[in-house]
Amino acid sequence: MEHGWNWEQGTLVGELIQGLELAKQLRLQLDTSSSAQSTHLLVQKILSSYEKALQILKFNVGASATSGVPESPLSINGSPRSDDLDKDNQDSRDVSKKSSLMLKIGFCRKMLPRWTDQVRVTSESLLEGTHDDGHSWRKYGQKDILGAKYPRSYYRCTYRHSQDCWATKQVQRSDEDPTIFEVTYRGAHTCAHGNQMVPPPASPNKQEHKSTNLNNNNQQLQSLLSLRNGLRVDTEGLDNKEMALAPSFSFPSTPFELLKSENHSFSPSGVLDNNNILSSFSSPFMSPATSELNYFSASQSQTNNFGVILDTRNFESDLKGLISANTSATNSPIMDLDFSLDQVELDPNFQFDARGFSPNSFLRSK
DNA sequence: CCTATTTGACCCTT
DNA sequence: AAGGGTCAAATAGG
Repeated sequence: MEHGWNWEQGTLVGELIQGLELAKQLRLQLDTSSSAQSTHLLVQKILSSYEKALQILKFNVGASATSGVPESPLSINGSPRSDDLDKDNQDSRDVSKKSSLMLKIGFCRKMLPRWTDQVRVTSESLLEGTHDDGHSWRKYGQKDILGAKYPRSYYRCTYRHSQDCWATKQVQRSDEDPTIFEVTYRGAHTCAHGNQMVPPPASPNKQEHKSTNLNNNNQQLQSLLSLRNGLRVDTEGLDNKEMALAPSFSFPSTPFELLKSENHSFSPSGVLDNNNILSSFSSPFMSPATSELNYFSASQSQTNNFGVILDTRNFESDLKGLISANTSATNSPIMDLDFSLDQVELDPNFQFDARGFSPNSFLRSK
């Protein structure tokens, strides 16, 4: 199972694209002789973008493991679904085991890219009822959030176990504007959805028709063009947290939310694929199922810089988490951690061998 | 019967 | 300790 892209490559591409876009803005500003201050700001952003990209490149140079066949940390290993098998072995939960298990999973989750979309539900989409992002999600929780009017819903990829796909998302209805849903994606899909890599599960279910295979370079390019032309996306909070709440882009969503009013079970778009960032862009844009949608309708009035929706705010801290978890970084598919950190904590109990790593293996050991 | 959702409990992080 | 995220038993729906 090979994937053309992994996380850092995606981030790299994002940074480069962002730099490109910012440079264009700068050119525009120079043409229109804007204020020196805003020009300076743009230059700053461009520099930062390219610095990040270079950093990522630097990590990769040392990472021999990633140069060949980049593999997601959540690699698809074709393991059969197994969550049900283990239940019988463990009626009473071994708490300490579970704790360490969750700790480990937590580390893994920290590595996952995170980004936030804002989804506006329009009356049109209410009628159409067509919105989905080409991925099927399964709700696994709902929580009342302090200070928020509406509960937050938690979804994971339907194929978590069958395809080792660890993408999750959270959906939070906006307090101010109930037609807006903040969707925070975490981790990218490694499942066949949106990619054609993996054949459907043995017993194809009703979701299988959702996406067609759009995964080729041409379409990836087109996706990027679409992005360039129509998309407004925040590079989320390089500095301030408020930016996370700034509208990045909006597009119609499914009506289910409003109809059900309480439970968020729709599937907005904007999925970023861990292993193939471009294909993931193509998915929301080009899925026939969602073709009616003019995504990124730029209905928000903010002037946002184009960028990739990875949450760079968490980049550093996540990296640190990763480092403390990973004592043998050389083989990490995520990143080669050959730079110095202030502190590197070692977890003696956690040998993280990314090569053979599969989240399911943790589950199986429950 | 199988799969998805609901929901209270549990655990982790802050 | 509080709040947030996830689990998993119970339940619903096809």
